[in-house]
Amino acid sequence: MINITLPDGSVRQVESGSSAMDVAKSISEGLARNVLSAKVNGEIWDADRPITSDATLQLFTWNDKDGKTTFWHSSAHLMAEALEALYPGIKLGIGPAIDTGFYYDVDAGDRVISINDLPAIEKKMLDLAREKNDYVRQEIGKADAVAYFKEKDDEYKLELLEGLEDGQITFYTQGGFTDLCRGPHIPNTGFIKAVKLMNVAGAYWRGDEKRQQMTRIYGVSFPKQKELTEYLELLEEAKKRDHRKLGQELELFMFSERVGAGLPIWLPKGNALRERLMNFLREEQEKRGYKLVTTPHIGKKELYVTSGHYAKYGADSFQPIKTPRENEEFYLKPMNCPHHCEIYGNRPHSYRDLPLRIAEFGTVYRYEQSGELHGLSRVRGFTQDDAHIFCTPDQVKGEFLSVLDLTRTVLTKMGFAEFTAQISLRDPATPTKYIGSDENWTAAENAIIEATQEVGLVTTTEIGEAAFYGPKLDFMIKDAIGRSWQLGTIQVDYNLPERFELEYIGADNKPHRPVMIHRAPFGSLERFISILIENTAGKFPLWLTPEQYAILPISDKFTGYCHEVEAQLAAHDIKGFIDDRSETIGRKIRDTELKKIPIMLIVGEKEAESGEVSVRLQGDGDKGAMSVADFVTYFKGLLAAEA
RNA sequence: GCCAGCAUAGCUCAGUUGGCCAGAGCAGCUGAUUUGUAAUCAGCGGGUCGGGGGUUCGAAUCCCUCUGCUGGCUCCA
Repeated sequence: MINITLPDGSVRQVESGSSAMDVAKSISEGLARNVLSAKVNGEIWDADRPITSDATLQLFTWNDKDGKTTFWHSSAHLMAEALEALYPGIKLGIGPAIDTGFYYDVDAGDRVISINDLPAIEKKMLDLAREKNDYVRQEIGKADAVAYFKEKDDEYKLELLEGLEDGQITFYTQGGFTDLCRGPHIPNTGFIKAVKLMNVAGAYWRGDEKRQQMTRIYGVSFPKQKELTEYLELLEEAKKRDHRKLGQELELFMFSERVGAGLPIWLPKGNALRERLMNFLREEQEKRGYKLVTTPHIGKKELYVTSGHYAKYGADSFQPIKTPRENEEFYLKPMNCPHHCEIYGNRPHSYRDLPLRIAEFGTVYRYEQSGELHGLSRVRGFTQDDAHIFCTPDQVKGEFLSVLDLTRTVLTKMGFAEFTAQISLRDPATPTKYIGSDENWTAAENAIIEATQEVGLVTTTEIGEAAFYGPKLDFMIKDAIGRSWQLGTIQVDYNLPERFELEYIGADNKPHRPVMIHRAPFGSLERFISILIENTAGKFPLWLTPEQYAILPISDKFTGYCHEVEAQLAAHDIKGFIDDRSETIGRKIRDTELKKIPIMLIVGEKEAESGEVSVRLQGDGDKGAMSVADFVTYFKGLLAAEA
């Protein structure tokens, strides 16, 4: 008998050679039916693999992330089996589970697998799933494994085998398909009840663009048909919220082939939104001691040689602009920090001046590969909510606290109540990768950790993810339909102050190197607004929306009164317009609703006589008539409720 | 940049295997209507079918190429 310790601390005695599945059965039949894999002594195992010594055991079902991973990985094998059946001789690369499903990289030779072929593959997968074939684990010697794939003439698997040690190689077989695989897998293919292959894409073998391009087939699968249906509905919902679609419909921004790909053009309404956003940020930053600056959109090559960006990115940037006579080279600025370093260096600084916080809504230009461009989230020209803080090493923590406070204030106001962050630290194993003194790094890393703890921010920590010039913190938010987005960052930088030879005179009357902190809580306005559009589905909060109200006259007899109302509202900084078209009121309401304008003020004979407006809220119907003065109060109440 | 796919009126889309003057709805314009809480009616205009080249008696439809877009890959100061 062996002792199995469950996560709740309870211990079960079972016969040696029992599997996780056997233990599950001893708990309940229902549980056993749902077990997909298990963690045995910290390793993820097949649920039916025999356990032969005392062990800790955690069972995974569909509700566990690890359970899903196992399920999807097994689905990838099922897809490979279907592909072998439909495309004899097809060669297989790797087929892992990913966050939302799985993929398999395949080399179909001369045959092209396109999106039109996916339904047939899906059907084959479901046929094979119904056979309820067990996934069978087999330990195999390296020589035998190599022989197997030589026979199959699959050079990809052979290459993978090269990297594996003899004695640690396992094969998994289900039905007529055998694959090199570490496992684990679900008990049998019958668990897979619903499959949807999403798309195909090119992917380089081992992510190396110099190597063979394979066809990657993406799919997702579920243990119940209903879950697939729900997943597809979520995708539909995401499609409805797509910022590219809403941006066009709400006339926020556009792109032009003639202006160039990846260069967003802000239309009046989108620009109004942007301005409101910037004004809000400006105020919040001013409260926290930032000084706003404006710097040019280009800078001489020497600037970027000094900063080091030329050496690293020069060849992959927009190529330089040259002056016609002198042939001087200028680059479009890809970031604002070198300009800001020059501002710092403009005059000597005392430790008493610090921290110096220089902020700019700086528009930068970066060459992104054409295939990478995507709406507002990935562009070639964008405006950062950038700032650089120059401070002494012992001010780093205080500055982090201040930036965290700013970020929290701002995100809360935008309707993102919850945000998390990733702390990226250096890898102690490779100290030579990093610039800056060891004690500065340690101090900065501790400052970040302490600051996030003090404000109760939920964080994950990644060792080795720091930039060579300093540790950093990245913000993450979750949107209304549960998707995670990465926003801006705070990065400590020991490199640029060094390169620009920035100094301050300390209390000891000696020169010292300041620490530089880059921070952009949103990252870029473009990307942030894309997230905001998708989060709100285009229904922006009242304080931010470009058009807060529409006045809808019942007939054009009342347009004079409408203009009076408009003027009164403008005096209170309430912005909107009059729909004076010769249309029925029903039509005007419908059009206004579709434009997602939050407030409709309906004005007819009654209102014109009594000096009132009838208020209707978007998506919420008639709120009754009130005087214009009362409406202003009502409006301010709505604004206050948002804060 | 690479792989797969897409590009028809301002928008959303129809246009069988190449074959009469390329269509619809919405939007727009003109006129009528003066309207009470999600679409008033009528008429009209609008497209070198993304650009260029080719095959063909004939191309929106087939081929090449460029541009842009979509989904991935690679990259991201």
